[in-house]
Amino acid sequence: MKLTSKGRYAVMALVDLAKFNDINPVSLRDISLRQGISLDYLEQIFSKLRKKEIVQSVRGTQGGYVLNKKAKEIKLTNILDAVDEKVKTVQCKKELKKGCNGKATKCLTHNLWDELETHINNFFDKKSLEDLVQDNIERRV
Amino acid sequence: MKLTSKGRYAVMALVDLAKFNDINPVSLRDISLRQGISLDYLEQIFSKLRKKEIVQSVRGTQGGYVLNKKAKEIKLTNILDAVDEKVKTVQCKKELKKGCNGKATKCLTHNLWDELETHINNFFDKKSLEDLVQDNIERRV
DNA sequence: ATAAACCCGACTAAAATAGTCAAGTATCAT
DNA sequence: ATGATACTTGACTATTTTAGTCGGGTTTAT
Ligand code: FES
Ligand code: FES
Repeated sequence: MKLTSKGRYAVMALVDLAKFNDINPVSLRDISLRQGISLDYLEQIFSKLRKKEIVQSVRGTQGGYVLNKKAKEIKLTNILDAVDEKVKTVQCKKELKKGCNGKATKCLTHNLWDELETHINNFFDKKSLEDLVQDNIERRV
Repeated sequence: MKLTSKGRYAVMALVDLAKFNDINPVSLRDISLRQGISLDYLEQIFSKLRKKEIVQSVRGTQGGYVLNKKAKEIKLTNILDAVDEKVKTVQCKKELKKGCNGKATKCLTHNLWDELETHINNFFDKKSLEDLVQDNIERRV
């Protein structure tokens, strides 16, 4: 079970963005330099974040990205969903009655993975971008 | 974030095994048939489980595998560790002071992923094989 | 003896990941 | 106006991981 860089970068970049958000649009170039993430990769990531209305873009010189909602309203869930990093513990289609390997019934452990998924999503639903920025400021002091 | 089939299979197979454990050694062929998992793949998985002393093997005809500890004492953590499915939320070396991308300091989100890892491991530490077998019997009734 | 089972290592196809690259378009500062 | 800055889009690619397969063993009950 691992978290991919795409998801980690998305959150990292948004925390960075959120810190400067009130002043000016933040360019990906700046985030790239500060966080050490490839600019081209960041562009892919922000394209997804924009489509899911988590950020807004400002084109042209002095442009960049700004948050599209209040940091408090952006949950980890929203960010990870946007970049296709949803938690996935089973491979069977949930809505279908079929099991893992095309069997007629759900397998012995289906229920367990469902519980796990809920457990992890609870964590993601609770944490907002605001929390993360806050944590960060506190730690610095 | 996803769980791989290897991890899912390992747990599935052990739940199956645990149900028959008291009577006779259970052959992988049987597990393979009942659970619809490739026999060759199961062999790889059980080789790891044996090395981590979660199961014991009985060779020869009528052989198979038996649990090496009580079902109550085998936690999900132990199973997933054995098959190299540990939770991994960061890519930076934890013990080192260095950050994600070789930076001198830990990144903005390091602490968050640490929390997440703990959160998930709590779940894995709590659930024992016995719990899973029990859940299963209850559901059948 | 022979068949059932475990044991071991090497191999591989397919998918996912973590990017790179090229060619745009919009907008601001001067 | 014109350049520079920055977003936009889509295609491409190397590497790694996953989910197996395959071929040959060795052990042991019957
Ligand atoms: S995990 Fe859903 S049927 Fe196995
Ligand atoms: S996750 Fe550890 S430094 Fe980024």
